[in-house]
Amino acid sequence: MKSPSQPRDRGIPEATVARLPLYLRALHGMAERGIATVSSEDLAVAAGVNSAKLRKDLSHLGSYGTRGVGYDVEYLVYQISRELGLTQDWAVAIVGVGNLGRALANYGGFVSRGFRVAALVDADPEVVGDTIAGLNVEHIDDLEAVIKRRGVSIVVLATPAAAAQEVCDRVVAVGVTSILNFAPVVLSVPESVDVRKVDLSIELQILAFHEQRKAGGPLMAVDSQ
Amino acid sequence: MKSPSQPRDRGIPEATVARLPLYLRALHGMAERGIATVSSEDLAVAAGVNSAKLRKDLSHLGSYGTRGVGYDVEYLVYQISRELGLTQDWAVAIVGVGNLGRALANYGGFVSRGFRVAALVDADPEVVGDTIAGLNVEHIDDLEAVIKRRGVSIVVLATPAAAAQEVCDRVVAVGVTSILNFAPVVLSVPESVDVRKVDLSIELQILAFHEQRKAGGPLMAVDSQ
DNA sequence: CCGACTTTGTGCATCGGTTCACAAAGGGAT
DNA sequence: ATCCCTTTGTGAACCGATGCACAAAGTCGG
Repeated sequence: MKSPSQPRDRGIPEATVARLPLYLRALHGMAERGIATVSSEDLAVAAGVNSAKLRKDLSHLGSYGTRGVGYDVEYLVYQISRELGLTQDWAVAIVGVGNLGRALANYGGFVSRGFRVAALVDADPEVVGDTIAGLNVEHIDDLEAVIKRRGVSIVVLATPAAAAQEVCDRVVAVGVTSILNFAPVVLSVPESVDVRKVDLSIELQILAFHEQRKAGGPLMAVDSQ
Repeated sequence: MKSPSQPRDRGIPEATVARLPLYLRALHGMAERGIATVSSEDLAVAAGVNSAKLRKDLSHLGSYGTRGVGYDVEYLVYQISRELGLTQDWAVAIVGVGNLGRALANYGGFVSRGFRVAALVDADPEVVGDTIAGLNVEHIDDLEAVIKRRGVSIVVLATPAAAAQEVCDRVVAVGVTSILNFAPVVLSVPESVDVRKVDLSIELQILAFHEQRKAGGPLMAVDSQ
């Protein structure tokens, strides 16, 4: 019942998807330095992964390498970009223009790869109307209208924790299915909506755990040898 | 009566460590709402995970639940905090006080759980000497001195990509072994140093991949090549 | 004190992902 | 054209994480 028209396997493992942007960045750097072809070994080192893993990852996209030679940098950049959907233009809205939202609006890494900050939204009347990173901050009451008017398909939540779920519900109601959440809450969304979470304090806590272990805590029975 | 399972298995799976902060946050919320005990089912829902997974995760810390009842919220908060090393005070330095570094310095989530921003460092003479979030911004030339003086054990890198590796090398040289890196580069560090990476543009790219797939559906036409 | 009920802790099957190791494929030299 | 050298692409073993399902352990009402 499935359409066999696709030459490539469309079931790319999640772990692979998460690494493709890494390869892409390394490849961009190489392209800028005028490198035309690269071996899996060199690219793996540049991306900080094992070369067998890299080859298996790329094999999920298709057979784009040349044995005995390696991969054509430009071509691979194109293929990965296309696979990730970066050949199209994504309109992103940032909701919550506090310190973090502001930083995100100004973050160069967004625009650089197919993403465009298309709207800034906040609830604070003090901030609404300000121009940040060349964009006018709009009022949260107009959230739905702004999303539709600007064709926003990805929403970045940088609101306080207490407001995140409500904003989330509203953007989901107008059809947004991709959300990047910086608020420290577990969002509840329909199955069809994709939420990714970035939590700064969780990362620190994980570091603290390992740091504590290294340091050898007071009540700790270290099993080293 | 607590069971004599104090120094429980110290080999806690990485995946479990990554979820403990999530449980901790949910538990804090419950403690604030006056909830005394919680079942694995309820806590799992609050943390957005499967209850069997939660029980297995907690079992790695010890046997802290009571069958037929659940877990004592306060006690579990304490146990997880201790395991993560949050019962001690961690001095964090933020290097790079651009938009992102500023946002991090003001981010409440840091201080709230055992972390203390102990120093801000930047290379820009325009910024050095400013007071941000109650802290004086110090010059990058004094990096090593500041780290030693303030007892910094975790460094947050919020510098431009080009500067990250050099700063990293310097902090590693004075003994820092835990780094949270926001710069879009692969840092090379000795085996003993722990680096965690947060990359905003990578998260967006992963979202774009799934969004593209949703939008296109199984019969999406993709041109040849 | 007992028996019904609740919920934990875990053995086990399973799954996705990683790594190894090598045959197959291609380029370049002669 | 043929041989040698390099590097890809992948089968297969391995490893850690997940989720099911249930016995064990404990509570509570009567």
